[in-house]
Parts: sequence; structure tokens; C-alpha cells
Amino acid sequence: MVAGNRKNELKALFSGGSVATPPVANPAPATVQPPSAPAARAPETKSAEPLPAGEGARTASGAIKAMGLSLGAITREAEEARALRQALVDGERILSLDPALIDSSFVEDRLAIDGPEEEDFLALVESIRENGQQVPILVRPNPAKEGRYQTAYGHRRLRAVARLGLKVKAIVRLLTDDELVLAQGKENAERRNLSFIERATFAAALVARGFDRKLVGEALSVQKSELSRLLQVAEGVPQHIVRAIGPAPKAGRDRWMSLAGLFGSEAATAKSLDEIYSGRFRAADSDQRFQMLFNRLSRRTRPEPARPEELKDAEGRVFARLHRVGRSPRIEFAAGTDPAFVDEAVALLARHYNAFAAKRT
DNA sequence: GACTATTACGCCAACAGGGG
DNA sequence: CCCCTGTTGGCGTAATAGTC
Repeated sequence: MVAGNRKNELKALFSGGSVATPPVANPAPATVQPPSAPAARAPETKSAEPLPAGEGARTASGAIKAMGLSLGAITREAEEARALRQALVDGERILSLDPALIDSSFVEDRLAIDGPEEEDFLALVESIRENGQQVPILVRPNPAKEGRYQTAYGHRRLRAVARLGLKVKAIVRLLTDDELVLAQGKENAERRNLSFIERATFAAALVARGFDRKLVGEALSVQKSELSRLLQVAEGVPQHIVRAIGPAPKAGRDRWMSLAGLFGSEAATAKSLDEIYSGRFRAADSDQRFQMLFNRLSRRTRPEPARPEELKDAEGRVFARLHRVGRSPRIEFAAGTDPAFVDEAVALLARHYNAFAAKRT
């Protein structure tokens, strides 16, 4: 079921009108395409034939797209208003659906649903509780399961409404896989910035599913070079490690690339496992986790975590160990060492240290 | 509070390799 | 041979953290 090359038509889908149309006063021309069959959705706008007259804004899809990238959140409202209007124009109706009937998209994009985002989410829940759901979500019939749906746009709203135990207002539209992916990517780009690794995982999932790179790049709003790196990281860092770390919003491309470069050897994998199961790792937040693992793996310049050097007496018995770990090397006397010896050793060290320091200065 | 260092990120250009 | 796609190095800018 690989989604082939339908880039042209899908480009039109969400990017075409996304920003161009102001949120007001667009008396949606009656000439717009009729509610269309699944794949037969609006042909690309750049060929410009079926364009409704008086829509001067849609001349250069490139420029439009560029705008869309920068306008971010502001765009969102406009976009949703537009989508809604368009739906009405297309004769699509808004239905009330049971959230339980709606599956999430087939490609997961987020690594964790917690953290600071949760606050926003609760705010959204409150808002809906008080004012109701103002904007419908966009879903498509789930091609795999009769009678069920899949979210294209409005994951958060869906979750919020579901939490309130209400029915969700949704526009049902026949979307191709490509269109669904683009919608999802677009929603992400506009709404919450996905972290580097989230985008990487998302991209890799899409590629693995057979979408071609052009489309994936478009869905994520990245160019090929960036996509290449995203995939490199997704490839390089084992999935379970990524999951253990989480979204790490502050870790960007460079550091993830470096981390990916540290994997490959058995030793690295073992080390990383050891790290992610440690107590302090679990207790840390996602960014800290990244850093901890990164530190752990980049310490490989010193092959082994440097076993302590053993100091032995004439008969080969270990009477002390020297640990050169970290910035604070330390000497550890063997259990049962004569306290008098310890005193002597300390005195000796003190003398030598003074002499040493004097030489240095 | 001003300055500096670090990091993230988007972008470009050069390059490599595989078809046609 | 050129074209297309993907990879890599690197640059400039902006945001953030750290330092005095």
C-alpha cells in the first residue's frame, strides 16, 4: 500500500491555501471542486486552471509555503478557519463522533505526552469545557477498520474532548495516506515544535512506511539535507534508547548526530543499556537523560572506566587502591589497615604536597 | 546588566553514486 | 555524459546559558 508519488496533488492540499487565505472575508467561491473522490483531490494549484477567480494570493506556492513556515501559531487559526470553510463549501458536514471510534494516525510522531505541554493541554480542556469545541477536527475513515476513523488534524482537541467524555465534532474527509501525513506534519509544524529526535523518529517511520523522501521532507518542512541527517540519527540511535531518553527538547541536531556517532560498537550498546536502567537516569528529565547518556558514551577515550590501581606490599597483598575517576582521584586503604599507617601516610603526603606545590610556583 | 560562549537551526554548495 | 538523489561540511543567525 505504499504511497506512491502523488506529491503534486497533495502539495495543493494543505499548503496551497494554508496561509494565503486570510481568516476573514473570503466568500469561498462556489466554483470549488466538488467533494472529491479519495485520490482525486484538487489538482496542484501551480498549474492554475481550476483556480477560483479573484484569488490573487495563490500565485507562487513556494512563497506561500515559506510564509507558512514562519507564521507558525498565528497561521493555525487561519488554517483551521479555512479548512472549516472549505469543508462547508465542499459540502462536507460536521459530524459528532464518539472519540472512541477515532484512532490516532498510523504514524506516531510524539515520544511522550507529558512535561510542560501538559499545562497547555489542561488549558485546552478547560476551554472546551466552558465554551465547547469551537473548531472541528479533521478525520478520515480508517481504511483498515470499517466504521472507524483516523485523525488528520486536531489530535490535541480530540484528546481534550475525549477527556471530557463528550462527542467530538469532526469533518470526515476521504484522504489518501499522503494527505494524511502531510496534514499531520503540518499540524506539528504549526503547533508544537517537535524536538529534533521526534522529527527524526517521525521521518524514519514515514520512510519505513514507504513514503518517498520528497513527501516526508515536505510534511516535516525540512530540506533534503536536514532530512538526511534526521534519518541518520533515527538509524544510528537504537529505538529503545530514543524512547528511554524521550523528546529531549533542548538537544538539537548536532548533539544527536554526535550521539548517533557513538553507537555502533557492542560496548556502546551495553554501556547505554547500563545507563538507561540506572536510577539516576530514570529520575532525570529528558534533556538530562540525553546529556547523561551522551557523557557516558563519549567517555570512551579512556577504554575501561579505569580500574583502580592496586598498591601492593612486598608480599603482593593489596594495601590500598588508587582511583583515578573523574576530577577527584582518591586513595582508598584496604579494610583493616593499621590506623597508625594511615596517619603516617597522610603526613607524608602533606609534606610531599607542600614541596611539590613549592616547585610549581 | 553587558559581554561572551555555546547551542540550535536553516540554508547553501560541493561532492558521490546510480541510473537514463 | 548529464541528471537526480542523497550526503557532508560549513556558514550565518538567533536564542540561550554562563561569566564577569
